[in-house]
Amino acid sequence: MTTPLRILLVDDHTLFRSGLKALLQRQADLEVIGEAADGLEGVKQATQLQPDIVLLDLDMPVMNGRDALAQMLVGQPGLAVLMLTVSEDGEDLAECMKTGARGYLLKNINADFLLDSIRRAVDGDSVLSPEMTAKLVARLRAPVAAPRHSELDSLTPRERETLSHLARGISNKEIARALDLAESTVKVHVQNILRKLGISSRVQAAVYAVEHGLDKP
Amino acid sequence: MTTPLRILLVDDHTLFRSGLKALLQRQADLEVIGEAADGLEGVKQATQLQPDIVLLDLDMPVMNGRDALAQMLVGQPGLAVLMLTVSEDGEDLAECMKTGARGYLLKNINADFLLDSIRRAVDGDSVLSPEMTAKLVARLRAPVAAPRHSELDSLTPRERETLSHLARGISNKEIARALDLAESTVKVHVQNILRKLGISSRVQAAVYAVEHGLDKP
DNA sequence: GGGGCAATCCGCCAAAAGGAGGAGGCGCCC
DNA sequence: GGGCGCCTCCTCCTTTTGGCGGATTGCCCC
Repeated sequence: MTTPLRILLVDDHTLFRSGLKALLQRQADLEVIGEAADGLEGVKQATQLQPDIVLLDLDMPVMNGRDALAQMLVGQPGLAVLMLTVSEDGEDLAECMKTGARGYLLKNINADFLLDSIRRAVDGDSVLSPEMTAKLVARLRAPVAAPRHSELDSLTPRERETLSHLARGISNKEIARALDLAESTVKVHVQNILRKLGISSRVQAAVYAVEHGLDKP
Repeated sequence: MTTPLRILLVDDHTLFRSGLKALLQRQADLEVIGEAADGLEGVKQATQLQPDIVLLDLDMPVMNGRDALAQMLVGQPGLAVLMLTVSEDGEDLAECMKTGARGYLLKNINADFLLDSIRRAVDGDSVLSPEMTAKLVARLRAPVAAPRHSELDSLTPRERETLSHLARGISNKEIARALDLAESTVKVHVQNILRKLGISSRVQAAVYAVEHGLDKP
């Protein structure tokens, strides 16, 4: 038999780590070689111990799991990292998987599923909690379905409308015609948009609009 | 106990259907209520029989599985459809899931996984063959796999470079500084870009650049 | 009933962009 | 060698933006 899989646990709940460790140690082919209680410590341990796989919580003090994940991967690009979290947020999921997590598991999974996932992840497979698959598919359907709260919120309805037209590349005069306004009013709106978005040209405003899906509303 | 789940099988391989049917009928909570050997027949059966779930092959004569899936869903938007195919193509996967398939399973899965998937799919979960999860994640990472041949090709290298800077929202003068050119030269490039792309303002050029991934090359 | 905010307009000004023309140099290909 | 495309730069001109200032109206909320 080959050497056991060397596992690093990163989670700020001591009891959870203890239980998990006991569970994993019962498997002949698994070995917990280290533990960390926050993201920063986790990154350090990952570098020193060179584990085969990391089980990583999201919500932690000092450094959260997302940042820790990114840090670990710059140091060890091929490292298998399984997110193990309570967050069912599709945003968290997408971020972690984009960053390069090998999997995203909810803490409500049963032991067999976890053990299976660990082995599969080390083999290179991507694994997801069943509940999260649908969320990933949803992202596929609307890749830029960014309902994030942004500076966009600070724009008034009229400003958003103006920006939307601006993004089509038309002049203030034409926007004025489209919105049935004086050109001077449009210029005021554009000024406010630039100020609120912290930018300095209508071109940047247009790019912003496109990137936030405001170009074809 | 509740009534069994009513299943429709759609696959052009008779033997495969027979075997699958035998397998499913062994389960007390499952019942195969219909079979079809091509997509068109499958859509017809789905309409008539109103099954709880459809197992649908991709590669079929007369009408392929993708089109059949779309057809079924216009008629019965909430219908659970599990793709059951040999295609490991990420494109097929993405298309089907975007269209609204409840899952995408490879035919190499074992019986337990299939049975479990059927029950989960009917419950509203999305299910994927383990191998396909990674492909879905890959799509998340690069939503626009840039298969473009476009007017972009008609731009000269210098024009593309200019456009790339333009898309950052900076002035001609600044572009000139960045490219170590006279502002007048930049203006010529911009003119050529507008003409070649068939547009009339730098804002439209910037939007075009962003939409074609030329903003951060 | 006053304060805040969105929305609408004005004017003025400097800077930037758009549009037209011409012109020289360079490399490539027939 | 001549033609062609690309890159470079120029002038002259009009239009558009960006960036001030200020003003009025209407609405909501406390």
